[in-house]
Amino acid sequence: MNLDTAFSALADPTRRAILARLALGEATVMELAAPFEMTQPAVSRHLKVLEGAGLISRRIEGAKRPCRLSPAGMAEIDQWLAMLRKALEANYGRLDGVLAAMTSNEKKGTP
Amino acid sequence: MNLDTAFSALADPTRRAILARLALGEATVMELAAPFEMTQPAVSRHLKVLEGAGLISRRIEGAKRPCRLSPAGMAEIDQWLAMLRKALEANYGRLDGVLAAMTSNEKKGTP
DNA sequence: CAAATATATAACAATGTAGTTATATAACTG
DNA sequence: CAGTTATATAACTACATTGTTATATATTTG
Repeated sequence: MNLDTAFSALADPTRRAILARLALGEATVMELAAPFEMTQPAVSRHLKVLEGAGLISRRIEGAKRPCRLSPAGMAEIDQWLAMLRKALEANYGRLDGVLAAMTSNEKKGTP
Repeated sequence: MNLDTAFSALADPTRRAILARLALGEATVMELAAPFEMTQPAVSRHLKVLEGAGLISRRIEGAKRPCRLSPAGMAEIDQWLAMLRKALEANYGRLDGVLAAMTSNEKKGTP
């Protein structure tokens, strides 16, 4: 539903690192925070952003909130990127033709 | 080379719209700016961001700078996302397995 | 129950981003 | 050459983001 949120969630290296960690399996907030030189509240907020983007989900387990990857955000992203990917593939399918045209079409100098 | 740049380039709706337009084919700055209620300098800067992210490239054609999609940025993004996708598929591969087991258990009756 | 643990939230400072207007530069046009 | 067109850049404003510290809340534990 919200590509802005999803892509901007991925734009932060800390959040990508968190996702990479979660790719190995579920982890609690403290476990996720450990590798970073960053306070726990900062990590908590990154998790909130990731959750808002549908990239992770959390469950409640006593005082802990284990996080795991969630497919929703990725689905959205993949869907949008598919369109671009298709366009690029189409362009590069035509690349042979384009290059041939450019070569035979040479113009006079760039300034 | 820079995932931060690539993902945050995609995080803006104007930039995604520009990419969607470019998926239909090359366009000049003015052509790209036309559909938006936004000044030309603003669009110029969005294009700079997209170029910096390796998502578009520009050539010089007289006073015009036609833009087109470039595969570099996408490649980077795809590569990173592949890792997440794989993790998600692994998780959901397991889920499918569980569901399949449940379904076939209804038929075969077991655990 | 009191202390410790796990996490969330609020308030704030520093920095980044996206838009604006004004202006510069290069190329086309009459 | 003078004017218009196409694009870029600079200076500035408004708002968002990321991190910090301090503090709140719920849960586990001795």
